[in-house]
Amino acid sequence: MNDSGRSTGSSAGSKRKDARRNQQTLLDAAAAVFVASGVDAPVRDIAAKAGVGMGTIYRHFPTRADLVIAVYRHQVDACAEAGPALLAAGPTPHAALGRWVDLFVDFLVTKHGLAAALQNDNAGFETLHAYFLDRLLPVCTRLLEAAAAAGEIRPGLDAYQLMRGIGNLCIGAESDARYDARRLVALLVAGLRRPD
Amino acid sequence: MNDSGRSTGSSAGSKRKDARRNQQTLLDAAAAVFVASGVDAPVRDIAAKAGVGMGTIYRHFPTRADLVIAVYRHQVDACAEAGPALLAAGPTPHAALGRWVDLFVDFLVTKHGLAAALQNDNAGFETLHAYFLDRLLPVCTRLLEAAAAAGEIRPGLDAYQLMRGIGNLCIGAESDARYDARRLVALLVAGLRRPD
DNA sequence: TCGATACCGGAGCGAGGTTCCGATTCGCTC
DNA sequence: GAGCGAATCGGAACCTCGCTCCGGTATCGA
Repeated sequence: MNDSGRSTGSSAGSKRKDARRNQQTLLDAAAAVFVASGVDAPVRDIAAKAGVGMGTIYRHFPTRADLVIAVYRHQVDACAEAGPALLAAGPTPHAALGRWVDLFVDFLVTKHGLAAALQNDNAGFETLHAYFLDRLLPVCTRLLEAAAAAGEIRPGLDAYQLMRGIGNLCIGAESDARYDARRLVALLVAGLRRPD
Repeated sequence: MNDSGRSTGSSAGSKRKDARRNQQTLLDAAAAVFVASGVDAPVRDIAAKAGVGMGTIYRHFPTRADLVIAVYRHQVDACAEAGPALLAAGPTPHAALGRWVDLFVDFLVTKHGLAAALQNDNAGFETLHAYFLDRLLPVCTRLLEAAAAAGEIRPGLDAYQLMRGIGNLCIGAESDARYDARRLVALLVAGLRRPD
């Protein structure tokens, strides 16, 4: 299924054993450092944690986005796959959309700085943006279309804007106890509902 | 009016003529550079544009936030003062809130990177955050309370969260044609309305 | 005019991202 | 098992940027 493989390092193409081992080591180290210091932790720290040089990290993951994608690929995929399932299971499309959005928000909020990185237009992050879009936009579009077909929501808001808005609302949610991103996203989705 | 002067440089305390002149030059240069390159343009660029050294810029504006505040102070004040006026003029508190939010969004969206800087927890920006909060939170609180008293909105969302959410939604709005922050903010405010 | 004081300007330090290249290790072949 | 070419490793080096520090200088008051 979906081998929409970008240049995200390589999973099977690696010939040499040490290269593959190092790639895994790097993924583990990156995951640990991301949890501890956020997704924009210094590259040096990740390299140090993995016990490799910086050349190694940049060879395996040319941009920081590639590393982030590799670390979170499974979770993003899970979120993407949950969409159709929710749509099939939920009572109404709008309910399914709401539940899917919750999933997405939970994912973003628990990753330090991920939401911020997603909107960051700094060089190297647009690949991350693109990956999320590639993977999740179709899912969101289907949910949105189903809800629109059921007449539950106001028309005219495409999935891109919705996802972008959700991503934005999640920025900084993990470092500010006074701010509840879930609440605001729920309000946004509520606002999407047809007043009728 | 309102000499709630923080450490935002000084407006009248400067004794020496050249100091005052440089301060104004810096404000003009900063405004120009902010428009061209966003509020997080390199300090060196601003100094160069103003034709002064970097020591000068840091003496007048110890942190970047002080500079940003000084540049936008008038507009923030105008926004703050518009709140009560709208509340008095509008047909309903919720309408006034909506119009005030539009004002705020317009302000944020037209300043490159301002919204992002506001949520940035990097050192030096929390003063900016604090200034906006000091100035606008009371206004927003009053609008929200009036709307709540009129029974127009769901209870339980404080002004801080609303403003933060709006600020977040505005991030990156100026550099992405596919994204319409005004629309999403409107949806959020709509979601705030009591379903009844 | 003259001294004290505040101000000016840029060299310099530290942090972080990214590149580059010599040394090393691996996998394959004979 | 030894040799060889190529891929990989590692970190030194370079760049950008924020911020500080201090010698030189202009300004104000007496």
